[in-house]
Formats: sequence, C-alpha cells, structure tokens
Amino acid sequence: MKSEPSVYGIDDLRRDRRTSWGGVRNYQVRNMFRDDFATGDRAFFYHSSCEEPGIVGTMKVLGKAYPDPAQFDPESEYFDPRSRPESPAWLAVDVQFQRRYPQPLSLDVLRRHPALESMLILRRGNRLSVTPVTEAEARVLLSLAAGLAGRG
DNA sequence: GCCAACGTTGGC
DNA sequence: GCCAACGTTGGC
Repeated sequence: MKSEPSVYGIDDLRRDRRTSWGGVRNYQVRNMFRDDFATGDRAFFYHSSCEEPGIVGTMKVLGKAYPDPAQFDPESEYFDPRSRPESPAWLAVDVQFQRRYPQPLSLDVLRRHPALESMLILRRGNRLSVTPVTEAEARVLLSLAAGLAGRG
C-alpha cells in the first residue's frame, strides 16, 4: 500500500497506531478493498514520491472495507458529488501499525531482486496505490527486511 | 463503443 | 521540472 510520506508516512502511522486508509479514487483499488481485503491480512507500507522510495514497514488490516466517509463530505478534497450513501462509490480500510524498518527496502534493491521481477508495484507505469503481493514475494520481502535489521 | 485529449502519478 | 505511462472523460 503506497503513500507519499509528505502526506502520510510510516512515522505518522506509528504515531497513530492505526488509521483509516481512504481517499483512494481508483476503481481497481476499490475492488481490491471490497473483494480481496480480509481482517488480519498483512500489508507492506510503501513510500512514493520521496527521497528514497521503497518499502518502509508493515501493517495489519483490521477489518473489512467500508464506505469512505470523505466521499460524502463537501469540505473534503476527496468529496465525490456523484456518490450516494445508498450506493457508495469508494471504500476505505482500517490498518494498524505493525513494524517500521530501520531503513527502507529501497526501490533499487527491489528492482534488482529476480524473485520480485513481476511485482505489480515495480511495473513501469503502474498507477495503483494498492497492489497485490504473492505469498512467495512476501517471503522474499520479509527476509530482505530481516536482513536490514542486522545492519542497524 | 471508440478514441483523442486531458489530468495524474511517480521516478528520475 | 521533465516525461512516460496510465486511467478517465467526453464528443461523436
């Protein structure tokens, strides 16, 4: 799950302990929230548009997706006048802070790893702020992350 | 339903 | 700031 640290980063999540991951206005992501997210799922936190893009930690999904309240709030930048409460267009999920890596798993490192070659988030032109990670990819990422800790 | 124009994203 | 790449929009 991708976010710009200048907007909301891993340190913000660590401080808040948990947050509503909303404001996503993309139908593919909406569908993933709706169909693929389950309580207890784990997710990687990715920093984009920053000095060192990469995976900076992990979090846990706290429950099923629910209507993103911001879509009904005219004051919100995520307001969607076409959305109706009886058929909400956009969803959000609650996530809980789990871990912050001592240093980011940099985009460079991720790109160099053959086992991560087909990860969607690394694909050129990827537009999705939430992308699936396979079991095998997750294992590789977690072991790379474990390696980071040692270098402290 | 097509498709060009447009806006946004994100790495560099 | 640039630019490639994509999703969305809207005219037809």
